[in-house]
Amino acid sequence: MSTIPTGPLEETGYRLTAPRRAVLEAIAGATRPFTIEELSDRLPNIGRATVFRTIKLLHELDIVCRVPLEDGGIRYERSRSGHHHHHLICSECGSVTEFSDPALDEVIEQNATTASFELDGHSAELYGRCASCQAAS
Amino acid sequence: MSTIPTGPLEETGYRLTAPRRAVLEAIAGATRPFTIEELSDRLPNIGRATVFRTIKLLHELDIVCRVPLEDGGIRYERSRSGHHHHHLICSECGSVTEFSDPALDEVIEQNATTASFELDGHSAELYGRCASCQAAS
DNA sequence: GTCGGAATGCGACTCCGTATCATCAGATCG
DNA sequence: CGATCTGATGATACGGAGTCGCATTCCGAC
Repeated sequence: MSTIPTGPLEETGYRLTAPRRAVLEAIAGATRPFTIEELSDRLPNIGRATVFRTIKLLHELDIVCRVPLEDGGIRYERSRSGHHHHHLICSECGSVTEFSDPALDEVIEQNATTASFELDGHSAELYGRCASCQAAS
Repeated sequence: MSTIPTGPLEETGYRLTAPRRAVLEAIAGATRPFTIEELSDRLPNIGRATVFRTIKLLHELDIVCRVPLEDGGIRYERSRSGHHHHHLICSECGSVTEFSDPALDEVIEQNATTASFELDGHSAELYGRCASCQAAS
C-alpha cells in the first residue's frame, strides 16, 4: 500500500487533521476508482460532509481526479501522474486506466485555434472494454 | 425557427404525442443549450417528468446531445450534425459550438488500440473562451 | 368508432451534494 | 507545557436533479 504525500496540504496552509489522514489512507488503499459513498462507508467514524469536503479539497490539489462515467455517474481516483491525463473506462468491470498523449492534446489545441477559441482546459474519456474483460469472454 | 424531423419517433414505434411535439418545438426554438429546468419552465402545461422522459428518449435517438459542463452541470442541445461530435464550451457566455475532427477521432482510436482497449464510445469537451467573448474584453 | 397499450401527469421519493452552526482540535506562540 | 486563535468537524437540515408508481388519458391500428 503506497503512501500519499501530505506535503501539498501543509504547504498550502491546510491543516493535517486526523480525518484527512484517514481519507488519504483510504484512498491510498483503494484498488479501483471509488464513489464518495463507498469511501464514506469505509470510514464510519468520519462524517459524510467531511468526506465530501476532503475529496473536494484533494481534487483541487490534484491529489485525486474525477472520473466521469458514461451514465453520468462520478467516481474518484488517486491521481497517479499528478498532471493532466485522460481515462480509459471499462464499462464491464469498471476499471479505469490513465493515459496521456501529447498528440491528443495537440489535436485538441489545433481545433481550438481553428475556432479562435481560447482553450482553458479539456476532458476526454474513452469508454469500452478493457483487455482483460475481452480475454474473459 | 427550424423544424425537427419527427420521423425517428414514428419509425421506431414511438408515439407522436402532443407533449412530445411541444418539446420538439421548444428545442427547435432554443438558441442556446438548455437545462431541463429551463425547458420545463417554457412548457408549463407539460409535466416535469414528461420533459425528463422525452429528453431521455430524444437523447437515445440522437436528436439532442448532452453537454457536460466543467462544473459537472449538464445542458442539452439539439444535435445539428446528427452524428458524433465534440464541443467547444465557453465558460464566460455559456455558448456551445459543435465540431468534429477525424484526426481527433483517429488519435483517440490509436490510444485505445495501443492499450488493447475495445473502444465503444468517447467524449471530448473543450473549455475556454469563445471568440466573441475574447473580442468583448 | 372501438380498443389495447403506450404515454402522461401528479406527487412522493431517492440520491447526491451543500449550508448551517455549535463544538472540537491543529498549529503557533509565549 | 498550556493558552489561544482559527480552521476543521459532525449532525442535521436543506436543496436540486432525476426517478417511480399509478390512475387517467389519448394515440393509432384495425
